[in-house]
Amino acid sequence: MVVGCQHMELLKAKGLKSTQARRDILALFNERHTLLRAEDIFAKVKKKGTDLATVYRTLETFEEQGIIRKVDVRSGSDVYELAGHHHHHIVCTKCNIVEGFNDCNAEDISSMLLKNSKNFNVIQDHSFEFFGVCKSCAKR
Amino acid sequence: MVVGCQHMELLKAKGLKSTQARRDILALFNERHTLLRAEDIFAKVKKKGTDLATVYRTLETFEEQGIIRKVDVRSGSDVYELAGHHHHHIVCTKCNIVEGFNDCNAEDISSMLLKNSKNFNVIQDHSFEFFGVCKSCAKR
DNA sequence: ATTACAAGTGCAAATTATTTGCATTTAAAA
DNA sequence: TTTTAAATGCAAATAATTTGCACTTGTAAT
Repeated sequence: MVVGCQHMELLKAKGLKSTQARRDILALFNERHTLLRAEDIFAKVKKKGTDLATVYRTLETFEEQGIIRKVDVRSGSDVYELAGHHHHHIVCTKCNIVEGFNDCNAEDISSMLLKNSKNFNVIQDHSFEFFGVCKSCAKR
Repeated sequence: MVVGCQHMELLKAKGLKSTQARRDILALFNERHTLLRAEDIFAKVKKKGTDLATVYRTLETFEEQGIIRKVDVRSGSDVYELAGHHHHHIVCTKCNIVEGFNDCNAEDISSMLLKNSKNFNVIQDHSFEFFGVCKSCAKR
């Protein structure tokens, strides 16, 4: 499966120069559909000479362009995933394994919220994350 | 309204020594029912000689004891609120003003999740935060 | 009350995560 | 090709949090 071209298309569409680092990082998010931290990405791209600062700058740019989004999973460092699809997670509080899901009733709740809120009339986004203990960790 | 004694009771009940810093920090969380960062707390207690490191250690201890909980609101630093009541938030992405709410259908969703999940059979907790633009910020 | 000792604290230094300044390189438009 | 704004590497700076250690203090037992 050749995806390199798709990556270049996306970058061009967003008005971003197609560089090695950006293509690699985009590829990583597409291969592994998991949550990634700057350090995880750096571990994969440093052999090609990409700097950690570039990883951070790329994550910032991608987030601004709506290519990726930050996920609140109570981890020490910022964690990202591909954006564009509605998605939430259950995170194991012992081993941090993550499972995704997308069925949530956020629309119902947010319309109710807006009805009752005295400060807000626009909701852009939400984060809905569950925390639990996964089956393997539960066996100990 | 005298609450000092209540604070001492709670600390004793949790097996924690009743110290100046702990009483002050507990009082802060009880007065202001808002989200607090270590720095916010430090600003209030440093005049009494309490160190920032102690603030961090106290927050950790209180969280372990279930007195406070960490809230995921995409802020640079960790943010806490009193625990013990089910609570979620809408945060303004411009000015960070926060409004609370507690009505969410998390039980429905979590039971559905557990039914479908291959990795999890225990859910302990969840975080459900909305992000939007508040009315004052919307006027600009 | 006094004592004893673990628990708690202040202070400074160490870590970790992230950001920034600047000189150099490079993708892509002309 | 040439041009140039955008992107990068490197090193240093900043921000948030944690830790080691010697000193202090709350509290349980005397």
